[in-house]
This record gives sequence, structure tokens and C-alpha cells, in this order.
Amino acid sequence: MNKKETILKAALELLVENGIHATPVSAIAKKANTGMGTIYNYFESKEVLINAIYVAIKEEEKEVLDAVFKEEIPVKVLFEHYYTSVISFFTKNKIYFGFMDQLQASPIITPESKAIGYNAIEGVIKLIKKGKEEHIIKNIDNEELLQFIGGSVLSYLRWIHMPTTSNKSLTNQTRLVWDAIKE
Amino acid sequence: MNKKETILKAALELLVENGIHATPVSAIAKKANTGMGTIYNYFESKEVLINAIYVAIKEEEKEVLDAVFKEEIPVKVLFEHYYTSVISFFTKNKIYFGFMDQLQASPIITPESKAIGYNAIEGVIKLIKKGKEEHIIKNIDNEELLQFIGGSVLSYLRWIHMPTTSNKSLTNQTRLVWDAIKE
Amino acid sequence: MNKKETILKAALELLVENGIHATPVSAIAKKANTGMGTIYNYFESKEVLINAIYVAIKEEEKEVLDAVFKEEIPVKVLFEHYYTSVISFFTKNKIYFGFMDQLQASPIITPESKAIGYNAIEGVIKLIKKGKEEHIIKNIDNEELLQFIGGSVLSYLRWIHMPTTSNKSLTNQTRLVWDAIKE
Amino acid sequence: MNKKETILKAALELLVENGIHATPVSAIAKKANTGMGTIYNYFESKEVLINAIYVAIKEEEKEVLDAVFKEEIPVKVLFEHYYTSVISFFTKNKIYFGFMDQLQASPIITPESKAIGYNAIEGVIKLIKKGKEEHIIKNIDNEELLQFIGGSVLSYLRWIHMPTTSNKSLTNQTRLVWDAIKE
DNA sequence: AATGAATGAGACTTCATTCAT
DNA sequence: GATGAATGAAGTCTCATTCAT
Repeated sequence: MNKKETILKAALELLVENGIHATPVSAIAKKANTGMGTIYNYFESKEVLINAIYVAIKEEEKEVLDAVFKEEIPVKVLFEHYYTSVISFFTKNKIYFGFMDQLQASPIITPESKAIGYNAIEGVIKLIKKGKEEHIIKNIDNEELLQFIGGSVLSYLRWIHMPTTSNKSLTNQTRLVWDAIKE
Repeated sequence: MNKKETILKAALELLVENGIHATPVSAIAKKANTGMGTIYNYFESKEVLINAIYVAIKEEEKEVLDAVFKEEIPVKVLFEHYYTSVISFFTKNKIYFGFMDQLQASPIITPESKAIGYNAIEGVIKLIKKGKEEHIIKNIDNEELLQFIGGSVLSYLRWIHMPTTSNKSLTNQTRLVWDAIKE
Repeated sequence: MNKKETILKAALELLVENGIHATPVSAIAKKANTGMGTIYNYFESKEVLINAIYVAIKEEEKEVLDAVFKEEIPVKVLFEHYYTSVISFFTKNKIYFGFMDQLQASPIITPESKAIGYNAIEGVIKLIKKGKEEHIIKNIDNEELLQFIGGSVLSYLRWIHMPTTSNKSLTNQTRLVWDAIKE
Repeated sequence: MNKKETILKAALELLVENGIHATPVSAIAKKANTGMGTIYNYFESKEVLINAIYVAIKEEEKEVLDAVFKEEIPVKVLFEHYYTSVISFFTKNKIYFGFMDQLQASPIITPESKAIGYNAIEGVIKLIKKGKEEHIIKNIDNEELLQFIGGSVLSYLRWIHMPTTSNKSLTNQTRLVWDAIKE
């Protein structure tokens, strides 16, 4: 792992653990075993660093989602694959979720970063369009459906991160969302 | 409006407009036409003040939701009333949403505040239980359903706050969620 | 002496002694027996503080020079009074000269400050004009004459601040400059 | 131009353009097309580099002034040659003046550098002595006369660098100074 | 000899909190 | 109770200098 990646990793961990507030750049430097100046060699500012983490996660997410797509699979099944993949991605990388949940609504993430992040769900958009053409998915504004699905992902992930002991099944969740959006 | 409320209001407006970071207590004092010391007479610290806003909103939300409940109304209709009421509450009070969206996942909101906030949705919990007894609502863990519904509210509100021009109907959204949770 | 003046005085002394470079705001605070924050209550930034010193000196200089003017005095005598007064002013306040000599050409002093400083020599300008009308002073561009006289003041002050032991008389200097500018 | 000279030139340009504060060594390295380390091979520190520029300019000035001297020329004419030469030197090399004006009074220039700089005006000193012997120049302390002349040079150069449109003639200035110092 | 990534001390500035009035 | 000037710890960021390559 090169220095830039080490910094990103250290920053991610501290930001999730303590929040942006409580994570001075000096702490990141310490955790990454570098001088503070080194961080500023790679990232113009703390905000740029945070955006870089955001984009990196989104790009990793995109790779995962892009691998899901297959032309011939029926819409419902494909949807389930997508849904499972996202959930699985953030479940395997709990720290990514911790970061996203905290930063999503923050003014620190620039529109540019968000635009890049949007690319990750290209496949889902195509899926929705196809589903609507086949009258399998409700004829509702794409953006609204995406927001809805995204919201459900977020809330589900929050739920499974809750420290209660109930049995948490992904099947239920997928069914909830599919029933919601299906025609 | 008494002094305490004036402070809460001023703080709310500034926090939403500028974010927590960019809202010094001095600015709140100025906007509330008080001295900084006065704020500290009412609230131990800035964090306590922010939690007080959180709790105040949640209590107002609770009042609105409590008024919705009527014994005799069928589950589906009652659900729609609840859903419409929450959305309407935060649509009428956009600033409340701005605050909640920003603070929800923040480590500043204490577990105590969150526990109090939980009271607001008592009615919804009862509704879900009843719906499940009547086999109208899916037999899924209450907490999961609540989280799901809450997430949908959040994502819908975010969507209608987006500056796009598409036609934003609450009916679609209510249907999405109902279809999701209904048996 | 109030707090603001204490700060200005402390800053002046440190700036002259160590240079701008080597004078952190923290040192000024320490010398002025205040917290650093207090300095920023009175002056937006270090640069603003430095400009405030500049302006304060120039205003004090103006007071001294304004007191010199008397309608009826002949040009040559008045000139000598002016010249003696400026030199005397900066000789009594060596520290002022140390400051001015260091900062005069610095980009830190804003055009606004310089414009204010310009007021200090109003009287001299009038004197030059009168002298030229009476054909006592050479018919050379006002600005050039002013610059010349100012330069001579600066260089004389530098000379008398030099740690050599030669006998330093103001009379010579005044004669030099008068001979230069007289018709 | 060898590497050392390239560095000096780049540094000079940046220092004049941006000021000392705003000229990091890294910027100098970039402009000189070298690594930062290379600069430190030639100059112990940034301050040493700045002093080297000072000395280099002074040495160039010395060459110019030394060329002026001719045994047989009368004092007044020789003075005018000297004066014209200095002004011309700094007018042709405006950047030198920018540097000197900014650095002259700075604590960065060491007494050693200043002593070397003093050599540049050897000829002028001889001239003054001769003028005084011949009772052509006022019998005033050499140092004072030198300082006076130097000050007038500085102020004249500042004046001609001012962005006003008045007609700027060197003749006036030379006359001013000559009238000042002549018996 | 040349390089420039790495370093970290230290600069400026902000702001939550206190306390004398 | 109300006030807001004073405080100084702590934050972000810069940059002169070093040293392994």
C-alpha cells in the first residue's frame, strides 16, 4: 500500500470512529505514520481528502455493481442481484457505510464528487428503465425511484448496524423494496 | 416567545443555513438578540443546545402524529394518514428537515435525545402491530419496518428538496411504501 | 492606557525589534499581557494590526506637523520648522522610525493606509506651492519635491540611527535640503 | 548562465514580484528548473541566498560606478556622471531597485553584506573628499553626505516608479542634489 | 552533484466557554 | 438574570530544510 492509500485508510478509520469534528489532520498523520505536511502534499486540504475518500468508495462500489449486470437476466432477478450486492458491499465494508452515512448530507461533499458518485448506479438506472418498459416496475419518476431505493438501502444498513439482537435477514428487505416498486 | 425559545429558533436557523461548524455561539447570540452568557444560562453547552433543538422538533412531531390516531380507522387508511402527516409536517417546516437530515447521523445527538425522539413514533408502532395481527402488514421485525418507513420518509423529503423540476407527488410515495409493507 | 493601545504598543516594539517575520501574534499577546484572541477582537488580522500602527503613527505625525503651520511666517523659515519638526518627531520616537523604515515599502501597508498617511504632509504641500509662487522654491513637480524631501528625511534619520560616533547636526541637513530646493 | 546564477535570477524575480513572505524556496526551485536540494547545495539557507542577491547587485553596481571614474574630470561633472550612472543602472534594472527597496531596511541583510555593499560607492567617497578639498562641496561629514545622496537616489527611483503621468526628468533631480551639496 | 518527497515546528486564526460588571 | 470582552486551546495549513535515492 502506497503512502496516499495509507493516508486515505487512516483518515477513513478516524473519521468514522470520531467524526469529522474530532479528527484533526494531525491525528490522521499520526495514524498514517507520516508528517502532517505529507498529507498536504497529496491533498490540498482536509476537505479535499474527505472528498477523495468519498470518491474512492463510490468507485469501488461502481466496480462491484458493474460486475452485476448481465443482459439476459430478467428484471426482477437482476434487481435482487443489485440490491444484494450493494448491501453486501457495505456489509463487508462496514466502515464505508459509517463514512457514507455521516457524510452523505454534508456540505463538505462537493457536487463534483456527488456527480462522480452518481456513476456507480448507472446500472440500476438502466434496470429501472427496462423494468418500466416491460411494465414490471411502477411508472414513477426515475429519480424518485432511485431516491427511494437508495433510502431503503441506507435505512436497512442502519438497522443491521443497530446493536439489537433480532434476526436480520436481507430477504425481507429485498422483498419490501421489490413489492414497493413493482407494478 | 420567551428568551429560551428565541435562542432555539435563532440557533436552528443558523445551524441549518450554515452547518454546525460554521455557526459560532456568538452568531446565535447575535441573532437571538442576547448575550452569549445568556445562552449558557439556558444551555450548558453548544451540544446541549443542539440536542434541545432535536428534542423540541421531535416533540412537535409527536404532537402532530398523536393527533392522527383514531381507534376505529382501518390500518391502511391510518397508515396513509400517518405518512401524509409526517411528510406534511416536514414539508411545512423545511427547516426542521434541514436540521434533522444534517444531525441524524451525527455523534452530537446523544442516545438520550434519540430515545426521546423515539416516542414520536409510538403511534406508528401500534399501527404496525395491529396491521400484523390483521395480516395486512408483512410479518417482519417491527424495528426493520420502522427503519424502512423512516428511511423512505427521509429519502422522499430529500428528493422533494432537490432543485429539479419534475412533478413531485406524495401519492406515489405513499403507494410505494404501502405496497412494500403490505402483506 | 486601554487594551487596544497596549496591544498596539507591544506590537510596535516587537515588530521593530524582530521584524514582521519574527514576530508571531502569540508573542505580541504575551507582551501585551492578553490572550491571542483579544488581539483578534480588536484587529481582524495581523496585517490589519500592522496597518493600524502605521496609521496611528501617521496621525500623530500629522498633529505635530499641523501645529507648525503659521500663516505669516516666511517660506524658508516655515520650511525649516517643518523639517525640524519631522526630524524631531522621529528622533524622539525612534521606534516610530524603526517601524516606518521597515514597512514603508512593504506590500502589507495598504493603499488606504498610505492615503491616510498622505494627509500628514498637507502642510508641506501648501508650503511648496507658496514657495513656488514666490519663486523661492524651484519650479519642479510637487510630487518630485515631496519625494525628494521625504527621502532626505528618511536618509537623515537612518544616518543618525547609525551607531557611529560622528557629530550629527540637524542644521547641516536642513541646509542641504533647503539649498536643494530653493530657487 | 550557470546553475548558481540561474537560481539567483529566479529568486530575484520571485522575491520582487511576490515579496519574501510569499516566495517559498520550492517556488524558486521550480522557476530555476532545479530541485530544492540543489539550491541548498549552493546556499546554506534562504537568508544566505537573499544576501547573495544583495551582494551580487551591489557588485554589479560597483562595476558600473568604477567605470565612471576619471582622474581629470572636474568634480561637478564627475558627480553628475556618477549620479546619472546610478540612476541609469537602477532604471535599466528595475528589478534590482525593487529588490533593494524592499530589502534595504530588512534585518535579513547582514552587516557583512552591507559592508560589501559599501564598496560600491568608493568612488563617490573619493569624489566627495576631493570636492571638499577644493571647497566645491559643503564641509559636512562624509557619511552624512553619502546618506543624503543615497536617500535622494532612492526617493527619485521610487518617484519614477510611481504610476503617475508627470514628466520625469533626471536633470531636475541631479540639480536638486548638486545644489544641496555644493558649497 | 542533483533531486524532491517527507518532515514537523510553528504560523495565523477561530470559537466555546468563563466571569467581572 | 443578563452581558460580551477576554481567554487560550486547538484547528488548519505552510514551508525551510533534510536526506535517501
